[in-house]
Amino acid sequence: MNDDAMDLRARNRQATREAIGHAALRLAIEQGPHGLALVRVQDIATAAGVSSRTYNNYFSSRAEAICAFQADQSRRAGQALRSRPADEPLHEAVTAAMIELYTDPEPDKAGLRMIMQTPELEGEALKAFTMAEGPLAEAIAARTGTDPGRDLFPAVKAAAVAGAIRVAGRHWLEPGNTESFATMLRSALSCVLLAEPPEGPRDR
Amino acid sequence: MNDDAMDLRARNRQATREAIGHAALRLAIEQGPHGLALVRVQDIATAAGVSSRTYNNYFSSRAEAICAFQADQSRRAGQALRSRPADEPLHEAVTAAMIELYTDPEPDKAGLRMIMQTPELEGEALKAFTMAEGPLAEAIAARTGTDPGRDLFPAVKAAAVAGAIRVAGRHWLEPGNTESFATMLRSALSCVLLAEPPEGPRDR
DNA sequence: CTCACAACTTGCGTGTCACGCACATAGTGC
DNA sequence: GCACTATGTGCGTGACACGCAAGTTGTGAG
Repeated sequence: MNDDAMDLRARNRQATREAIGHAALRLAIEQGPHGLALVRVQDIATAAGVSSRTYNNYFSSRAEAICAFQADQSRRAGQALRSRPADEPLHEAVTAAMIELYTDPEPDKAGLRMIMQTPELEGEALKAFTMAEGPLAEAIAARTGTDPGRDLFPAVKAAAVAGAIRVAGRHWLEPGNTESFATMLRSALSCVLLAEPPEGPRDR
Repeated sequence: MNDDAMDLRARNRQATREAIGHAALRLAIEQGPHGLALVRVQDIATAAGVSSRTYNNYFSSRAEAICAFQADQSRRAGQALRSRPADEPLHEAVTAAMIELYTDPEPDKAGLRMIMQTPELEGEALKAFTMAEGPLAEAIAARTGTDPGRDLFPAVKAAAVAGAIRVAGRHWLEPGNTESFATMLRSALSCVLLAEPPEGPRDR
């Protein structure tokens, strides 16, 4: 994930991926949620400085390119949780990790609005947020000492957390909202994190 | 939702929608997850007894057609919860409602596997399961006396429930699993329903 | 009952798109 | 430096989503 950990090929690849994703999101924002069809693949590729064929080597749909940033961010959820101190209670660790991951820096409202409120992007946006579940589930399993293969708890909790983040984002985008995203996140996560992992034996 | 409540037009429309959706899912299952590209729109339309143009009047992508049944089922989640007795505790009501909705009849494993384990369908599948959230959130808000516009609790809880159902389905599909889907659902939902609403009125 | 209107289906045409293939170029490891 | 592999690019092809207009069927008013 750090540049130092990747060779030149991987760094270039990541750079063009981000360039294409950034160009796609920027052009989409310019056209607004109703003019998404006007954003041609050729435009995105040109704006990113690559050929349209190369664009297709990285993404198989416009939606995927536009949501790439959100997807990349979600992939880091597991690492974010693992970076919390091991003796921190689960709900505090998850809350702190997600706030750090999703509010550093504060999200771009225009971009998030484009992703979350454009019907054509709904599927990809859900995919992007859901990508946090796998890594998160593993990190939660490691922290709680549960077995992800046999116990539903880590995966269910991860899905609940990812869903809470999504709901927090939706409410944060609502007009007339003055709260910071961090506050919304804390509220949403508190609805989901009060249940503790099962202590004794449970059906698996 | 009952046929009696719809006029002829609406009934015909629902019938063709289901015919197209059923044909799409059936053909997709026949080709398997790796041969999805071989299922042509023309084939689906022909199998459903309509023109390919009509197919496009109902669905704007193959994925949407294939996942139509799952989407329709999710839309009924709110109604399922509302049909539970008002004095039942929230977690019992939700569990009973979801088990009734998703295990009557027991889901078709081939169909669910196609929908949940085919990468090209991932976005649509998530959309389909997520469609339960809106109606569910309203029903939960009504039951707990919370305001969906001000309080995050109903939406977060609905997202958590929808996520738990999805995770339960994923585990149910894993090879070597002998449990019934109802059992998986109960386990998954128990991980999510133990948290209580933050403050204010709730049922019971 | 009949007639006008609205909803729906269908065929056709068009602009995009995803992707296979082959070749050129750049990074990597010996 | 020299093969070797990964990646970028141009071209061609088949499929698809959707606008448009004409034909067909359900619906409701007079």
